[in-house]
Amino acid sequence: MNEGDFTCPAYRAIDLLQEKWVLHIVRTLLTGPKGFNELSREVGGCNPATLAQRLDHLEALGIVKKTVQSVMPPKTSYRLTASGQALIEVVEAIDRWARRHLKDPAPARRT
Amino acid sequence: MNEGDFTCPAYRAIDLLQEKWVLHIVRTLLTGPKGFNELSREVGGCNPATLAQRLDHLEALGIVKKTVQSVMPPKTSYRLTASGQALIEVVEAIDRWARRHLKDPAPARRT
DNA sequence: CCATAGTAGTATATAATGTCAAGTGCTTGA
DNA sequence: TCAAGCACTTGACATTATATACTACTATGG
Repeated sequence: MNEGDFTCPAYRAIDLLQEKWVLHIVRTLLTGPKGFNELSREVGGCNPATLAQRLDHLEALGIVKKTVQSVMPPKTSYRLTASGQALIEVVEAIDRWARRHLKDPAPARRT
Repeated sequence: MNEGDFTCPAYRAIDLLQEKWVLHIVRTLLTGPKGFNELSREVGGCNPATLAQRLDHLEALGIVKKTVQSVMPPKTSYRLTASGQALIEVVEAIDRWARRHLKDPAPARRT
């Protein structure tokens, strides 16, 4: 299947970060802890099934921490762990690159 | 469908970079120009159909430049443009993060 | 001369993945 | 009482990626 170099940390990191929505989720959580629907709205466009799966994955990797505040009127909180917070450097690098090189390859018309 | 903030450069950059194989391709091309099969081997695991599609996309975005050196004994060369080279900062940020936070959650040893 | 391997891809069928729409159980507010 | 919010789950459907084989051509070796 994939014969990529999994002994290389960067290779594995890329594999992780290129999963759909992961970077959007991390970027959104960098602004603070959020509940499920709140996160869903701010990420924009990710459906609950995918979001739940991604959050599970990120939690398993120790990037996100899930806290259940109350069970009955459901209240959950997703926050970044220290590892997750450290991704701010990646997000900022992307942001800097975007500002400089991604002028506006705009999709033909603006809404 | 996606209600993400496309007026935000970072949002668009993330959308772009999270496409499967894109970061792997860029990272590989940072080590110098490569031919199609050569790139395919070094990226590891990406099949030709996907690779061709990604390269088309990256070329359309001005991140990669394709040069056909000879037609008959086919020889092509893919290289990063200035914009593409600038992504080294993103790749290095990922690399730094990976070294610090992605110890070795590698489950599968090898085949 | 013919098989093998290398170049850059394309074709097609199938597997994996993501999305849509709706639904669950429960509470609060009107 | 009824709509709306919370945090998800489920199942059908669509999109996307994959494996595998193949095109067309050259160059090398037996």
